[in-house]
Amino acid sequence: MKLHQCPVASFQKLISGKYKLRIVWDLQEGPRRYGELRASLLRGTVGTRTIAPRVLSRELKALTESGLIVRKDYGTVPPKVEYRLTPMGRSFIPVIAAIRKWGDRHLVGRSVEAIAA
Amino acid sequence: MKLHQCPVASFQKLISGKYKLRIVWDLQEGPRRYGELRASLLRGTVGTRTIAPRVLSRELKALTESGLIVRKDYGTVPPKVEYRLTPMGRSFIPVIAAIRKWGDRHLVGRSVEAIAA
DNA sequence: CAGTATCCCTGACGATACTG
DNA sequence: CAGTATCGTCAGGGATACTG
Repeated sequence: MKLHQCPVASFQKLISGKYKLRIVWDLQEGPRRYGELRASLLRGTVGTRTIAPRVLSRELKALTESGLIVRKDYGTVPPKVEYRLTPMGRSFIPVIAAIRKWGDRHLVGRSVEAIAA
Repeated sequence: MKLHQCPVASFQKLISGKYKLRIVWDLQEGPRRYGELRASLLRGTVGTRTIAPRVLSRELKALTESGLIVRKDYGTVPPKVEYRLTPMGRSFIPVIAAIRKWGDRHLVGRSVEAIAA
């Protein structure tokens, strides 16, 4: 399947999903294990108290297939798996930084109603 | 309803939907009418040949309520309605520009399979 | 520990018909 | 022209149980 010519549409497909942007952002600090990512994603998330493992697993797989992250399986028992950014993933960090900076200025602390008003 | 502390999550809510980012981007050139936006969105979209008016209408309403655009109804017959960016919407343009720039470098022209490989 | 399997439900989106 | 009304489909996501 060909991607759209429009880079924005491609971008949207790439990061579609609830956690993908935050996963990439979290990984900039270094490799993280599956459980560490889940815990990190839970902190700072208001609505949900648990992340369905099915969902996180799917998003990690998609990010891997997109080439933004790599999965390293240590093949041990009990299992240990680490995820880390690829160079392409690292190149994406400034984009997320721009998003965060804008969001901090214009979104955070405001309620939806306040924005609408 | 309070927004998440996380600016990324807020951002995702704000631009969730197929056309919102492209609408804002298109409006940087100046005010656009409903039909002009629809036509512009169709060009450069691969899969779809028509945009359900219900969908476009909903996204425009959401963008308006978010404070990124304003709706100006001329109150004439036949109806004429223009959408334009608010200052907040204009401040968002550089973010989209960053997304586009990154997408041009890393996404455009590649197939999904090529990225996966 | 790092997932997979199963079920369900909501909401995004498409298509079409219609209206002020 | 700029939408609204109605209908249907499907993927995203939550919850829970289970496994190598």
